[in-house]
Amino acid sequence: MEHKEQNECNHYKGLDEETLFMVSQTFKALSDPTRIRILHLLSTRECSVNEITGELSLMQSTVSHQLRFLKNLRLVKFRREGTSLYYSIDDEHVITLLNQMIHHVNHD
Amino acid sequence: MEHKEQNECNHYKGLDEETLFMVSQTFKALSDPTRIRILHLLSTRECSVNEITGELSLMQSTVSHQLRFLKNLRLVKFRREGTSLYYSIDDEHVITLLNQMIHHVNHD
DNA sequence: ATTTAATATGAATACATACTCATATATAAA
DNA sequence: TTTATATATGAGTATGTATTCATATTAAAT
Repeated sequence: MEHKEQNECNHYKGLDEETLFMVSQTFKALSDPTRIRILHLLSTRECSVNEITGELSLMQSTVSHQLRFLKNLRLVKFRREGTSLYYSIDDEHVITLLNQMIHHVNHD
Repeated sequence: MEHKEQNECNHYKGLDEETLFMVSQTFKALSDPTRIRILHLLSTRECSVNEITGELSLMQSTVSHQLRFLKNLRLVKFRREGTSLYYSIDDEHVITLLNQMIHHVNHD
């Protein structure tokens, strides 16, 4: 009970390749100020591309490129309404992680 | 109670510059496979640079460079023991976020 | 004082990425 | 069908970053 020789062979089991890739990709999505601003805005309400562009003072092209990035990772989704595309959050869990990080850097 | 005209002027209040910077920087630390592997290893036990290098099959120089990155963000700390430097986690909250993300990408 | 072992650092390089511009696509209205 | 509006996309560019190599620093041991 008090000695651990029986469990000596105790080498570290790393993360598998696929997990490592998805984790790093998803954190990468959260590592850019522009994408953070877009996600944070969408976490308050659904927005069209134009609304995001206006609210955050970004180029329309920049917003479209970043939304494609976020859509590929299934972090956001969209619906069409006339000629406008309304984007919204598609992964609430990741938004929770973002909010936890925002809270973390502001306190402690 | 049922109409909201009184609170019409409802524009979105974005994140301040400093928060945005720290959040993006911290997520950036978590967005690289090598740094994730190092942090994940350190979350299981304190390690010297040599141990990290051996366990993860990385170049010593690579490990040192990444540890400096993580140390600047105060994600890890170290203590000296002879000529070895033992690194360990200095921000358990960020490790919690990392573990949540690992769990997230493996399930849902 | 030399030597050895552990770690850190600077420079060079190869690669990734964010933005902008110009243009294409798509839907709706006239 | 033409026009207008909204969004997407490809190319170009500038900047950032991860790794490696060579070398410097540091502490311990002889």
